[in-house]
Amino acid sequence: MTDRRARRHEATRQEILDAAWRLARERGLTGWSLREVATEVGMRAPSLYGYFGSKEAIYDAMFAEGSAQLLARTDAMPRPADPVDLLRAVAREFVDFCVADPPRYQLLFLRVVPGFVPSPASYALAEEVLERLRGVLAAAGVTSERAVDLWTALVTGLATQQVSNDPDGTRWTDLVDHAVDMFLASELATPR
Amino acid sequence: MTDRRARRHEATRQEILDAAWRLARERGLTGWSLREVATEVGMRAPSLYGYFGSKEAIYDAMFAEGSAQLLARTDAMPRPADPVDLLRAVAREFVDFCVADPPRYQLLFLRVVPGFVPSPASYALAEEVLERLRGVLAAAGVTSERAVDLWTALVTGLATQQVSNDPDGTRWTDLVDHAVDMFLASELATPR
DNA sequence: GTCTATAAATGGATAGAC
DNA sequence: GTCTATCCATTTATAGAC
Repeated sequence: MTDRRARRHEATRQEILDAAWRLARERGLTGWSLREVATEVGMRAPSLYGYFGSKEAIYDAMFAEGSAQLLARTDAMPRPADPVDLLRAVAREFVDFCVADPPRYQLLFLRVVPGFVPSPASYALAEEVLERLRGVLAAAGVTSERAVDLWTALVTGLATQQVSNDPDGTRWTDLVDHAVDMFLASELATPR
Repeated sequence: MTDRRARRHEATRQEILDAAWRLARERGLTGWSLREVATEVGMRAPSLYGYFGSKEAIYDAMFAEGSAQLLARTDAMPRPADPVDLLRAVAREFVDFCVADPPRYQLLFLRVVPGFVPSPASYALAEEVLERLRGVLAAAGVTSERAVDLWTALVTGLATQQVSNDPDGTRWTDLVDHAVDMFLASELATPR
């Protein structure tokens, strides 16, 4: 039975995570402290330990939440019937997702927090994202592991450049459709 | 006149930079302190201020040094006569450069150190890298700004994936030639 | 040029009262 | 469940002696 106590606990946990995300967006993924998070939610630092066992545990929950958000966003997407159109849409969705929240992107896809390694449970969510991507690519006729790797390099590269070199513009996001065409022309030209 | 004093000063400066790089490689780009750098070179932390005005100044010198290394490496490269072979070689060189030193890659190409912005002088070196790349691409018949942007997305994407997801393997570096072929097939097919 | 001393703050984390 | 108090370490940086 999920009683009020448990629900309240969960709500506070979420408040803490939200505060951590907010600070990460303001000052960088690694630019915040437990003290600041606590202040943000109207607590003192030690109280956070009733909800998370360590700062790493907060990063881990953020990692899981970010992966879940990507999964949810992909699921909620309008899905064109044509597999190639779908692939194009998935690429746009992914890059937009990254650009919308740079620290989230850094946490999920760059290894940038010293010492942080996602827990198996959190990593499983990231694996699930990749699994679905494999399905979408396969539907469009792209099945080789090398092609999947090339795809991830391509879309993360567009996201990286956009976030790092033109955070407020669209210089690289504007290239997504063109990049997908390039990719498909190459990968579908030489099946087998 | 460059006397002994000035040369000695420069040598110590370099020792400090080397120590900072070493620590960055061991514990992550942001995972080291001035105290540790000082210990590494046999000093106490305050003495570093005779060589660098702040920790940011050390990051800035590292940024400049990293850019200079990439420039030097590109210059020292064997240069195939065929422009397309040259482009292929440049791509391999770039990805190898990134993979050889992940923190250096993160410092130069990802905005990952909270608050750090390279000085104009250091950034000019990074611009010079891009300028030379433009020349190499132009020689191969790739001139549009969009194509240059797509190129940087492609090679940084390969580097990002290699460094973040297979740091000790060659899963993405093995794709460099294939990626260049894909890029050229697309960009040279539709000139003008 | 390097040191000690110290500022002034901040870090993550724990013990134990309420 | 949240607090105060505190640990113990560490942070970047400056002042001033040697």
